Amino acid sequence: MAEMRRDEKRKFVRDAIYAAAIDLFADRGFDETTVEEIAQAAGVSRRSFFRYYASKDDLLAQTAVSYGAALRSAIEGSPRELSPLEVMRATVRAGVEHAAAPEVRTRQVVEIAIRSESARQAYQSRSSSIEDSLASAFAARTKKRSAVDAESRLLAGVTLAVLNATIASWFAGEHKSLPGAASRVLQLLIKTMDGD
Amino acid sequence: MAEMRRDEKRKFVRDAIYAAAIDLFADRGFDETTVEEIAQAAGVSRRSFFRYYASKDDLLAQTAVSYGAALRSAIEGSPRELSPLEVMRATVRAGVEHAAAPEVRTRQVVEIAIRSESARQAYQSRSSSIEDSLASAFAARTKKRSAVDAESRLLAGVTLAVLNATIASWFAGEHKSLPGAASRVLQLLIKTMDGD
DNA sequence: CTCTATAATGGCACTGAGTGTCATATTCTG
DNA sequence: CAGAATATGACACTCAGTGCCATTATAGAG
Repeated sequence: MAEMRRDEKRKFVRDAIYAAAIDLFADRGFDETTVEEIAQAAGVSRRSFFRYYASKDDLLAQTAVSYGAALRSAIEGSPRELSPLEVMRATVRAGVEHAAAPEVRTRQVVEIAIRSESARQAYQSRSSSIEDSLASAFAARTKKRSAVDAESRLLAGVTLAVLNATIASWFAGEHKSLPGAASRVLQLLIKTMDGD
Repeated sequence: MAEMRRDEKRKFVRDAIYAAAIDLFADRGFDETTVEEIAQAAGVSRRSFFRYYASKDDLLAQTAVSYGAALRSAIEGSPRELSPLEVMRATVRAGVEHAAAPEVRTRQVVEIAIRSESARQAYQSRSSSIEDSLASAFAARTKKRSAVDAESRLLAGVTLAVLNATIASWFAGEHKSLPGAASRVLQLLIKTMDGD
């Protein structure tokens, strides 16, 4: 730790705080863990904790934010010629891949969110800004003047609804793999919007 | 106030606190308003405020909860023979009617939520439990054993996505009436899920 | 290598949210 | 009217979050 550049050390400490927090949350629960304890487990002062994360909630919110960033990239990276529905498919696929990455600790985070109401709220606290972000990404590739309108907002909302249902279904054990759950949910979506 | 039964007075005080809070939020902003001020404006002590609302956030959360209850009723009250898509339509219609009722103060609440990030979070803090509630209502009318599965979760999520897009579109001025915005968004949804 | 500007840290004090407790007052029930 | 149940206000406490300052460590110029 002594032979590190400033930015390296900063990332190192930030990751250490995050890891310590998730472990404590998973262990004794979100509400039962104080900032003081997280700071201590990560080897920093309580005051310094707030120099890395704006709040205790922010720890979980950041998890959601990186998830949202992955989704946004997928939308932006989609070939121009794809239809909105195809972009949605690609975005759902990207979301599932993100959630499946081990360093994301999806299972642990879902468990923390299920055990504590406030943890779930913390995780979802950025959901509207994430939705806004996806909506503007959809608008940017479809609309001429990139104006966020009802269609882009709808696409963003439905995409997130599909991913939520996918992860819930996977966590509930209805599917063993995330991609499998995703295909199933997408299939349900199209069927429902058809005749019936 | 002296000649009131217990439960009447309780409702009266609760409504007074709510009204005072929304006015203060709309006036000086959500974050700039303290519980002390709300309590004072409503004529109760700070301690008593917490006997009516669990938190400052709870004020806005309750707004969302009654909205969710209206949606749930619509799902439960739908005739058995309706297809999922038709139930969704009926639910969206009910949601729009709820939002249009004057005592709900939809415009004021949307403005408060737009001005303050924490206000928006407070309003949406119950969104996952509302979504759960709608999912179980969908499951109850469709499934044999009322088990919440991927399809009911998807229906709940898409219904809320449609309503979010509807209210945003209406607030942005794309439509003068809420029902008009709702039809448009539903039309977009079906078109998108078709070929393209 | 040294000196200096900059950034990171810890400690302290403060505001505000939220909770437990108790003594008092008001309302309901018989 | 008397006793039980409930509502209230006051006080004290924990914890989240923030501003401020003194100290230490690092980066980069000379």
